[in-house]
Amino acid sequence: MVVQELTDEDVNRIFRALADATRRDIVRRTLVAEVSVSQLANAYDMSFAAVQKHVAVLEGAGLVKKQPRGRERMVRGDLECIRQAQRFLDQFEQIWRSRIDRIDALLAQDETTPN
Amino acid sequence: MVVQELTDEDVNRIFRALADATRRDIVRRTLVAEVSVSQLANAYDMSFAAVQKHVAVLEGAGLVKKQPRGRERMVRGDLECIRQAQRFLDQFEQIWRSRIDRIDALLAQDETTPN
DNA sequence: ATAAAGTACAACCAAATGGTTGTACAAGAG
DNA sequence: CTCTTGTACAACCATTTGGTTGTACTTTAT
Repeated sequence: MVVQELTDEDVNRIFRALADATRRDIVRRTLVAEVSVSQLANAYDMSFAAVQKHVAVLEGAGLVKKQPRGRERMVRGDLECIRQAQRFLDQFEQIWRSRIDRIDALLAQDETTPN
Repeated sequence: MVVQELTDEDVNRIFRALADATRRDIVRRTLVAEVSVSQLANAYDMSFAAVQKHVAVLEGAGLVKKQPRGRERMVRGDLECIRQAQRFLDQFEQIWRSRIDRIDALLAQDETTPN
């Protein structure tokens, strides 16, 4: 398993890619099953090229993989990338928790050293 | 506790806000302790107004709350908003899992109805 | 062989983003 | 009261984003 450390730019790309409803929907669809770009294009009220660009953004972020099959490109969602995003958000939780721990430590200190 | 359902636009704003390294750093700092906007501004190599805008983006997404204290505005990170983002990403995990379940069901069916 | 389907890619455009400077004003310090 | 600090906000600018149309190329279908 590749547990590659994410650079700031990697994280930027992942969150930016997720900051669009169409792209999030593409991720959902392609997590359920492999879908070709043209199938995706049929699902939305925009040009093929626009959908193609959305897929490119997702692929650039690693949220989706594209694989040729005959003349079409099959797109599948990459759950591992989503999990990386989750782990990233977990860091915030940890940071917050460490603050609470420090506050607790202060309170404990107050109790052991009253006045 | 307000378990308000997030609209697409809400989710857009949250992820968009997280798609910038400076803003993520602001969230980290303000999760650790309340920090004034000018204190934040001193931490980065950009103008006060730029940092002010970043804080505004974070506030608009709900990732941060701003509260007046005298002449300064104290900023604190909102962990609950981050948890909402995490829960949102969890949906993808669930969707993916449901696909696996369906595949398992098909395999089970094949076993019970051979040929 | 020709037509149609699926894709890639470039050029273009409007709107949003991320930065700047400048001005104005409220709150605290001297 | 005056000066400084902290903030708000507008105007401006370059770049990015999210869409479009158009052209070209490969693969499949007829």
